[in-house]
Amino acid sequence: MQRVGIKDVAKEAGVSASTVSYVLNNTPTESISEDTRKRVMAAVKKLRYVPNLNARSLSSRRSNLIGVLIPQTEPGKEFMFSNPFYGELLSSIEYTARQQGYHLLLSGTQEDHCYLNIAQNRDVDGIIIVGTYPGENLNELKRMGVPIVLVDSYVMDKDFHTIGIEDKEGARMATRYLIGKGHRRIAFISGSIRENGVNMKRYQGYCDALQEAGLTVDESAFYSGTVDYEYGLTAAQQYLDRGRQQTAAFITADVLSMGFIKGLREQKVCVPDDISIVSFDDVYLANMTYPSLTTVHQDIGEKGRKAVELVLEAAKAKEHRYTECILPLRLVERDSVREWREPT
Amino acid sequence: MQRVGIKDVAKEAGVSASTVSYVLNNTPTESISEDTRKRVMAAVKKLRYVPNLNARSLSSRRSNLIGVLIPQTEPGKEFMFSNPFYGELLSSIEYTARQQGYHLLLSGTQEDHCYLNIAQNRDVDGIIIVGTYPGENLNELKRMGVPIVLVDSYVMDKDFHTIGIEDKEGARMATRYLIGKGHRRIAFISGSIRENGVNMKRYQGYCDALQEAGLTVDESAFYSGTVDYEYGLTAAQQYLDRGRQQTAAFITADVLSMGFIKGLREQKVCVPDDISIVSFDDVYLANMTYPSLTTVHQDIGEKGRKAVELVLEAAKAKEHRYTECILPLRLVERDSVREWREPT
DNA sequence: ATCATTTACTTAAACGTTTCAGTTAAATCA
DNA sequence: TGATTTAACTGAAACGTTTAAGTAAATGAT
Repeated sequence: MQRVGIKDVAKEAGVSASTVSYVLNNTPTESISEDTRKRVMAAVKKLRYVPNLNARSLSSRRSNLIGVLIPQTEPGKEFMFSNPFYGELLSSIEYTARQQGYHLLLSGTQEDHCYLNIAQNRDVDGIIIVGTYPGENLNELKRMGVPIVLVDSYVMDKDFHTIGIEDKEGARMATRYLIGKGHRRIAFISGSIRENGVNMKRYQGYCDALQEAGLTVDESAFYSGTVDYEYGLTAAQQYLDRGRQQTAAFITADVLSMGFIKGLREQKVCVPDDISIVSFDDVYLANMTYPSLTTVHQDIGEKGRKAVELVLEAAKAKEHRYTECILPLRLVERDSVREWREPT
Repeated sequence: MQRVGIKDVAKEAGVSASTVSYVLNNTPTESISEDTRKRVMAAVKKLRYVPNLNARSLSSRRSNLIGVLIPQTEPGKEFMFSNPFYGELLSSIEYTARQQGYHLLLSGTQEDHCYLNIAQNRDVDGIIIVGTYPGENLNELKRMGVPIVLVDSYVMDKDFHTIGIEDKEGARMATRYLIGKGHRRIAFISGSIRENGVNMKRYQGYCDALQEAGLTVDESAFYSGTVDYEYGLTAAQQYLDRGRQQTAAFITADVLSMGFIKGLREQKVCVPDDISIVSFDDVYLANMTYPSLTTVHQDIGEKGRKAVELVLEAAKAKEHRYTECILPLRLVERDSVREWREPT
C-alpha cells in the first residue's frame, strides 16, 4: 500500500518537491507562477494527494492539533461526562477548532499524568485544560513552551491563560434571589470545596449574600460531595436526615440539582412547594426537566469559543502575553423557586 | 527551546540511539542487557525524555491514535451532543482507548469530508464512525487500508466492521409492551427515517408489533423530524394539533421524549396519565427526569468498549476479517407508562 | 580447535514533510 | 551595455523516530 507523497505529486507536475510544498502552503515568501500552481493542483487532484500531517508536524513543529483535557471525576468512573456541562463545552470547543482547521486530541484526566504526554508527544499547538489539577503537574507543563488555557480554574499563574466566570458573584446573585423571595434558611450544596476552586468561590458568594442580609452562615446548611447526580441523591437523603431545616437551597451544578430533586421526590418532598432551588450552569438539561430549573446561566458555547480563540491566539503570538477572560452570568428564572413566607 | 530527543538520551547513557529505541519499545526481537536497560532508563528519567509520537508515527506508521467521528446533527448547529447519547458513548470510547495507551482524534462531521483528512493525515490506527454517512465518502475511506468500525450504521459492506444493537427487535419489544398495557393507538415518533437507518429499523419493529396484535399502522400516528429536544417539542404540538388520537407513543430517543413530555406539559397534558411513553437508549438522563422514562435500555458503555476493542483488534490483525457485534437490549420499566382501558 | 550460533549492540537508511540557502534566467535599472 | 534586482524555481539538510542489516565478542557444539 504505497502512500502518495509530495514527491509523487512533484514528479507528476514536473517540479521539485519544495515547489509543491510552497504551493500547498501558500508560503507568502515564495513566488510561484500561475502556471506551475495550476499544474501542481492538477497533480494533487489527480493523485488524490493528501499531505501527511505527522510529517508536517515533525518538520514544522506545528501540528494543527489542540489538546483538550476533560476531568474524569472519579478514577474508576468510566464516564467523564457525568456532568453534561463538559459535553456541551467540548462540543463548542470542537466545533470552533474545526472551523479554523484544527483537530482535537482528547483525553480524560485521572490520577495519571497523561496530559504531559499529550503536550510533548504530538507537538500540539496548544492545550485547553478544563478544571483544576494538582499544581506539580502544571509546573511540568510550563517548561515546555506550549500555550495553555485553563478553563474554570483559579490557579493564579501568569504562565497560563485563563477563562472563567464570575463564580462568586453568580453565587451571590443566586443566593440573594432566594433571600428576595423570602427565604431565610438556605442550604449550600456542592462538590468538594478545595482551596481556590470554583466551588470555593461560589461558597464565598453564598456566604456574602447571607451576611449582607444579616443572616448567619449555618454549618448544618452545608452539603459537600462530588459533582454528579449520585451525590445529589445523597444530599437529599442528608437533608432529610438533618430534619429539613432549610426552605431553599443554592446548588452549584444543575446535575446536582437533578439528583437532589429526584432524591427528595422519592420521599414525597416537592420542589418548589417544599423547598426552592437555584442552581448553576444552565446546561441544556436545566430547561428540559420538571420542574425546570431556576439557575445561574453561563454561556457554555461562548466559553468554548473563547478557549479556542485564546489558545490559538497564544499559539500564533511570538511573545507570551497573559490574557484572562471572565464571562458574564445571569439568573434565569424558571420553576424551581417559590416565594416563602415564614409560618407565624 | 531544544527538545530532548532520543539522541540526547543515547549520549547520556553511552549507547546508540537505536538501543534507546529498543529499550523504550521493549522490542521483543532485540536483546538488551540488564545493565544497559538500567542506564537508558536512568538517562530517560534524568533528562525528562518523552518520545515524540509524531516522529514515531512517521517512522513506524502506527500512531496510537484512534479517529472518532461524531455526527453533528445540523450543519450550523454548534453542539454535536444535542443528544447526550453521543457524550456517553464518546466518554466510554475515550476511557477504553486511554487504558490501552491510545488517544482520540476527535471530529464532528458536517457536510464536509473532514474525516478523510483525519484518516489519511495523521496515520490513525483506526477510525470509529458513529452514525451513518453518505456512501460516496465511505468508498474513499475503503481504499486507504485503515480499519473502520461503524457504530449504529446499517451500511452493509464487509469492508467495515460494525457494532450495533437489535434496533428492530428493541422497537418491537417497546411497542409490544405498550400493547400489553392495553394501548391500541400508539404513535411513532423519531428522527428522519433514512433508508436502512436505525430509525427505519425501529419503525419496522414498531409496525411488526402492531401487525402481530392485529392493529393497523396508521399514517396519522407517524411523527418524524430530527433527533433532538426541539423536535420533541414540535412533535408534541403536532400531536395536539392532530387531536390527540393516540394513547401512547413509542419514541426512538430519550432526548426526543424529553421534548415531547415538556411540550405536552405546557399544554397541561400529562405523562403517563394522558399518554404513555416508551422511549429508547436509556441515557443517564432517562432516570433523572420526572416522570422517569420507561425505555429500551442499551449498554452505551459496552458499545464504546466494543468499538475500541474491534478497531484495535482490526488494527493489529494482518488480514482483514469482517466482524459484526450486536449488543442485547432490555426494557426498563419506570414511570412513563400506565395501563390503559379503552373508555366504553 | 573450528565453525555456527547467540547476545548485545551499532550504522544508516528510511518515514514525508518544511525550509534555508542556492541557482538560474529574465526583468529592471543606471 | 553591464550591473543589479527580482521572479521562479531546485537541492539538500533538517525534524525525531524505527528498523533492517551488519558487526564483534561470547558461547556452544562437534
